[in-house]
Amino acid sequence: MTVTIKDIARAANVSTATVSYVLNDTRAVSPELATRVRQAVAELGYAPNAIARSLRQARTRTIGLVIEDNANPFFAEIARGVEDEAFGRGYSVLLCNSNASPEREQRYLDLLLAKRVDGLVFFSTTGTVERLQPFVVQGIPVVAFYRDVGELPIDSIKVDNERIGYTATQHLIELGHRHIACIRPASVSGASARRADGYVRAIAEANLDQVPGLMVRGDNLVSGGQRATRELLASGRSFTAIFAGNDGMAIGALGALHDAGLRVPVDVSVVGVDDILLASYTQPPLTTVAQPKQDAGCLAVGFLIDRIGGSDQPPRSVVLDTHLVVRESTAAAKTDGDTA
Amino acid sequence: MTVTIKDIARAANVSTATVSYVLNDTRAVSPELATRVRQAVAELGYAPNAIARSLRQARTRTIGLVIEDNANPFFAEIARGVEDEAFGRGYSVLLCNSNASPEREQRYLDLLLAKRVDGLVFFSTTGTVERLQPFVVQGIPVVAFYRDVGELPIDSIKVDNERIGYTATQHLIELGHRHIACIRPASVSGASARRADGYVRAIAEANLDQVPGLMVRGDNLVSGGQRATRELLASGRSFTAIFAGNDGMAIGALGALHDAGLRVPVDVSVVGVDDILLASYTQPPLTTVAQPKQDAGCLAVGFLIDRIGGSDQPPRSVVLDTHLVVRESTAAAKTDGDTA
DNA sequence: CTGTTAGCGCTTTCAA
DNA sequence: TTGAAAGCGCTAACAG
Repeated sequence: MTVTIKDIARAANVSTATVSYVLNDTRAVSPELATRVRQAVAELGYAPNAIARSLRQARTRTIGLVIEDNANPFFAEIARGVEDEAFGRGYSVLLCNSNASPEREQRYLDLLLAKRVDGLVFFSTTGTVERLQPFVVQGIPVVAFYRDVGELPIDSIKVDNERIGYTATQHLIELGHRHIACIRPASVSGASARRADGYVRAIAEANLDQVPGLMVRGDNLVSGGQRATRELLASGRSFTAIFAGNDGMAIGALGALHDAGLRVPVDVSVVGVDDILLASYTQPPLTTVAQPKQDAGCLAVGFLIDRIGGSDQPPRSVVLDTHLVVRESTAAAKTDGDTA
Repeated sequence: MTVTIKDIARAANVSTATVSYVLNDTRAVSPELATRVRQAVAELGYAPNAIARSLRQARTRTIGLVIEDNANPFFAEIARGVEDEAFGRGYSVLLCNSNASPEREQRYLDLLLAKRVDGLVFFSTTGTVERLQPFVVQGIPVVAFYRDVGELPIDSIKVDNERIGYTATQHLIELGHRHIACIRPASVSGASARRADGYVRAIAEANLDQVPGLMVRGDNLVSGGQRATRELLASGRSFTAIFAGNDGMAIGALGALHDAGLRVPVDVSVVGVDDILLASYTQPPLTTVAQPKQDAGCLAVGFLIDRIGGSDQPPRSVVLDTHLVVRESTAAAKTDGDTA
């Protein structure tokens, strides 16, 4: 049915070994034979079987990418970086959405192990990285994002979430805001919760009142930011600024504020985190704490391929640069008191 | 090094065949042996090698997804649908961004062919589908999106782009707009260009003036919509509404209009196409012509798996439902004349 | 109910 | 410079 290396060998009247050597340019072959082989390949429309190749070489030139949801702009941009770098280096990527479900995440990990990926870029949804043990055992390189890898000898890429929260809140404080709300992610697990810690520290350092009711939970999505903001508004507590744990929730906040007849930034300032592509196009353009996303994806793949290539240095842990991007959703607090 | 089925067989004191049968539940095995096998599997931490399996079975349980750019929300949502459905049916997906480059697209097609995917979901960037021939020859099912597949016996999923353009424009006309601009995609290739045709037809049927200068080119991105709108504004031509060929460009238009001090929809109405997730959260929420995206992805995978399963019915061509979603970016034209 | 074994398509050692 | 052949890990006849 499908044409194999044997067919080519027969047609070109050479051994299968020679065909392989010609195709992969892995041993000197006389021009005549090479020509005959290439001709046969063209005539028969031969397409090499990467599966057989992988079995033999014990290497698939495929990496796994486990994220929460590729439709989330944040992950989408990271995925883009991963795919791009992988492609450039001759690897393809298996897209795995864990959908924030530990079971689904586990099923994907098992799958990737079975499919013998050469490496793994991993965003944990459980918060733990223990399930990576089998990869370590098999010697499959892993780069873990945003997680403490503990004893596990794997590379990791992180951001300083506490610092992010602090930076964002500090920015608002410098603008003169004294009543700052915080929409924090619902998940209690490490990573994003620490953004709220940074918020708390900034508030404390500025000797502002810690108003418990001003810290509400979102769910990382636009709708969650919207809901949380309505809650805040309904609570009757006054505030002139909102720090949202990510851009999605910040965009939701923008919408809810607008619906409530409040102007951003005149009445309320809003700052987000991530700097997703859309942040510059919201109304008004969103002030946010940017973190590299596509670059982070590239970096991860670079790490992976280093190790696939045999690099045996000790585990690296990179902390990504983050910086405040001031756009138009934040402004000086009005001096005549709170509006909301 | 890595533990294979042989190791399990030895440890459980059975044949490799029995191990295989137990693991795949593909032949009755006595409880005792089955238990011994499972125990050995657990003890040795055996992970089946899907590569070997694929080679033997000539089936990879992997499908290829070729799109332009997974960071584009439109494609992201489709990819989500594809991944989700595939996962649910036991398939994994190789993510391939053609990056709108014909060369890159071709390289990915070759790769997918070599990696022996069981099926392919394909968004062509070249506009042609001829390069799918090898898949057809190999009997690998393909679902082509938004393209005329000509003689090729493959399934296709489309939308009526002319109708989309007509619907959007008609909506504006019904609101009393008489001077309607159109931001059309830069690509001349079939698909999206037809949206402009629908615009032209609606204008013609309403006996409105066809003003050449009111049709400008964007590039499908937010920045393109922004640029195009500025152009429109700078041209000095009057218009009270904009039909943008997709939501990205519509969002760009929203931004540019705001920057110019124009209010949407009071001064200018804007309508987009696609209904990406963010469309409901723009300021104001965007009126748009929706097309199913995640569902389209599911559908495509369904088609694929039908054929992988051996279904041999004639090629199907589905036209997706599209419908106008009226939000707040469109309103009745002011009767006192044009603003812009 | 169980085992033996051929062979999927390729790469690569070994020998010529 | 070339070829023969082993074997990657698994499945599925086939035989018992």
